[in-house]
Amino acid sequence: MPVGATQDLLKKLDELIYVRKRIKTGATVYHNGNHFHSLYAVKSGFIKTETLHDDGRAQITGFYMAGEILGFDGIATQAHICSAIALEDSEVCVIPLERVENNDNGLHELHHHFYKLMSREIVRDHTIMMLLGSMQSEERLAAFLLNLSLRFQLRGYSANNLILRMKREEIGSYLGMKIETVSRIFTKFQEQGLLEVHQKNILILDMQGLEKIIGQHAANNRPFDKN
Amino acid sequence: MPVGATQDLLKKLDELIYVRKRIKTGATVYHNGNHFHSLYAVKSGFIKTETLHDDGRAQITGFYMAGEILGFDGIATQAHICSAIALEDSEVCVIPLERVENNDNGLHELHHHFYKLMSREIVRDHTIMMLLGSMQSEERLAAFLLNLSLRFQLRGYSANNLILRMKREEIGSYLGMKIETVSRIFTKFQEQGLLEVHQKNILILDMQGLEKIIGQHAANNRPFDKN
DNA sequence: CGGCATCTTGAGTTGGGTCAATGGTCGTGG
DNA sequence: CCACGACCATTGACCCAACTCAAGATGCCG
Repeated sequence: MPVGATQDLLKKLDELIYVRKRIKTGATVYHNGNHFHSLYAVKSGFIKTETLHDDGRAQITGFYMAGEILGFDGIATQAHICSAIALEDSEVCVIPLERVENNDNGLHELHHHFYKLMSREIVRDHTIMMLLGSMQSEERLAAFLLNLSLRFQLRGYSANNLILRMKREEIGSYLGMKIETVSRIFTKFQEQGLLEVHQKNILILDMQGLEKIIGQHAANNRPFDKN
Repeated sequence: MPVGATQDLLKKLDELIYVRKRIKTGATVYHNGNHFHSLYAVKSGFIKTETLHDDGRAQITGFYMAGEILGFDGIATQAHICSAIALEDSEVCVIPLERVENNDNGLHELHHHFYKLMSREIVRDHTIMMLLGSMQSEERLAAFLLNLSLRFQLRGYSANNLILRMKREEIGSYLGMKIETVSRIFTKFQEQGLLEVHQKNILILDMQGLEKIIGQHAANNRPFDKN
């Protein structure tokens, strides 16, 4: 895409932004069941989304940080099917979907951009499905830490020194395991010299070591590898 | 939405369809890594999508039947990150995304429609994440059967008499469990009088019973239920 | 300093995985 | 039409990763 087009796109995106909103720790951006009207771009802070099942069970479906967009779940039924809750004081930009849809001045790039964003969300979800469906706990936590590391790095923070915004219980919910298991694996990784753990402060000592954790169980688990 | 608009939308959708394509059992609609250009609407048949992890592990991320659209994963990077494979002889309509994006004649409903479709896919993925992350095997299989039943019913087939198009191994991959576990649970459900199982032919005898299976484990598993 | 939430650790249990054998079903070719 | 082989599904016995329950430890905030 030529630079000019990108500039236009960014300008157009800016115009779409209705208003900024501050969200205090623990407050919701939107709530399960709320009528849908807007998407939200995280400006700063850290936000989790969690779906509630009828029977009271909850599952965290994502953690969002600066530059990421949440709320796509609401478009289908015009109501949000999950709640978005700030894990620290955050700021979001409100993007009314109507403005995106009714954008009319020949800038097809805008639609392309949003299709791309939604596609990225779908790809991300598929990654989590693979994680939950075919990896063991240690692999899941390793993958989770590496993913966080990458995202922090992309935002100019240290790739090695992570400050987790969520508690163990929330990591567990996201990764499909119990809080005790999360805790034990942190301890194990620390004993193996992969990490140094101080509460929510994680120092990655051996990035390759973490990467090797993922896939270590793969040999036993290849459903369709018949070649 | 007024009827007129819906008619226009349908007409416009028809125009978008580039060509129909027959896919034989076992053949791919698109393959992991293929360059992305189009979405595919299932016209008839049954199609699975599966992602491959670097280490050789595979995870089935969805089963698609008539009226459902696949391929959204490819938009983000212009390359498909999963493979779509027909489980029986199928027919798909090819929908080049460019035609959707460049649709220019004031029909904002078309974009809205595609946003909605993608949102639905995201919601569906979140449901699977909840399933994989916080349900036990019996609950997962029950939820899976009920979901299939509903989808068959919506297409005019029997809600009670399901003909599974996928094999046990594929159900297992989708639901994050081993083939032996799938088999054992089918047997158990049958012993409980919930189902009658003959190979790929499943007769649901007790729909409410199946629904009760889901959530039976919930009491022990409410991470954020503090009220 | 006390009270509360969160995290860690231990001991015991279990759901589902692993391994291995058997049983069905279907398509093919004699 | 039957026999064979390939593939798929079921079942049993055993095992282990992760869960449950319970007790402490740690840190945080008023």
